[in-house]
Amino acid sequence: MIPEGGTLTRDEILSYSQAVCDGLREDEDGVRRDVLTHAGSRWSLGVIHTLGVYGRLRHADIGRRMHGVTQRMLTRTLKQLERDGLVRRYDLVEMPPRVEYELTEMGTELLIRMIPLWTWVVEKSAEFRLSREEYDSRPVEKNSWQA
Amino acid sequence: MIPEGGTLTRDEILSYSQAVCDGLREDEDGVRRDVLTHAGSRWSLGVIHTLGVYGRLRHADIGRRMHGVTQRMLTRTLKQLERDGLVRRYDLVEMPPRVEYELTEMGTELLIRMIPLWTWVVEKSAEFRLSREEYDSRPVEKNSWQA
DNA sequence: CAGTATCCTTGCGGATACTG
DNA sequence: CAGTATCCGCAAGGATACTG
Repeated sequence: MIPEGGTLTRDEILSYSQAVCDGLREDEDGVRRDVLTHAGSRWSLGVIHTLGVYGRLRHADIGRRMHGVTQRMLTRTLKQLERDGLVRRYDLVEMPPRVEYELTEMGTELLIRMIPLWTWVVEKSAEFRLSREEYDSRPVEKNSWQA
Repeated sequence: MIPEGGTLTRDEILSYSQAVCDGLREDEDGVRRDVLTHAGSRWSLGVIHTLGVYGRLRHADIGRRMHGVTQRMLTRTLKQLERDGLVRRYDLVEMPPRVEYELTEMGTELLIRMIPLWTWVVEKSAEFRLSREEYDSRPVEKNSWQA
């Protein structure tokens, strides 16, 4: 239903975008932002990506593949993703505990839709590339960036 | 170069996703998350969308089209987007001040790539739709959701 | 009109220690 | 192993008042 990225003229985008907007109610806007907020949270992308690549994994295995996550944040992230319907949790009731996670169909679909955006961001920011100093010298709050 | 959502088999996704991952350095992962974080911030989507639909707009006009933004947050958001290279700022030096904003080419491209994801989220969450109570009854932090 | 300056609350994310 | 409990710093976001 939606034409492919890059093949739209500006006018088509605008009218299409307008149509989408008109069709949205307020809480849908909230939903949209919610999901993107969650997707943008510190570890979600990594988890989704890892599960996408490796399939069903145990808690610790996910952690092992993601540099720098703490247990708490991993658990938190997984629970959030489960809440959002993107990840499914399997508790094989064993001792010592064994819990596995995998993407739901919805999670996989999200990953698919994410990849183009995602790749584009990396490509693009390589082009754009303000140096870190240059970037930081334009603080969002203070007025110095106009000087 | 990247096939659009829905046309990939699971295996293709996995291998592609893997390839993307392998090609990424650590700071690129940071960049990706940065952009998504910014895009996921409270007002960014609305601004990008509004500018996409209406074209060049004045500060106050953007605000008028977005329910609930405060001046501060709008300014902050615009400045952040400008920093990220998504929005261009025109200061016609007048009294009283007149400043206009529009999407850069990069901003427009982002919008294009956003729309499919975005539409999908809304469709999908309409299907999924845990009631708000049900959703909230599964707090991310506490253990109650297992009961 | 388009901002800036302050103050405040909330929640994210990290660190560390503990448990069934 | 897969969590939970607790404490802590920081930045996001909101409210309000002020300015060239």
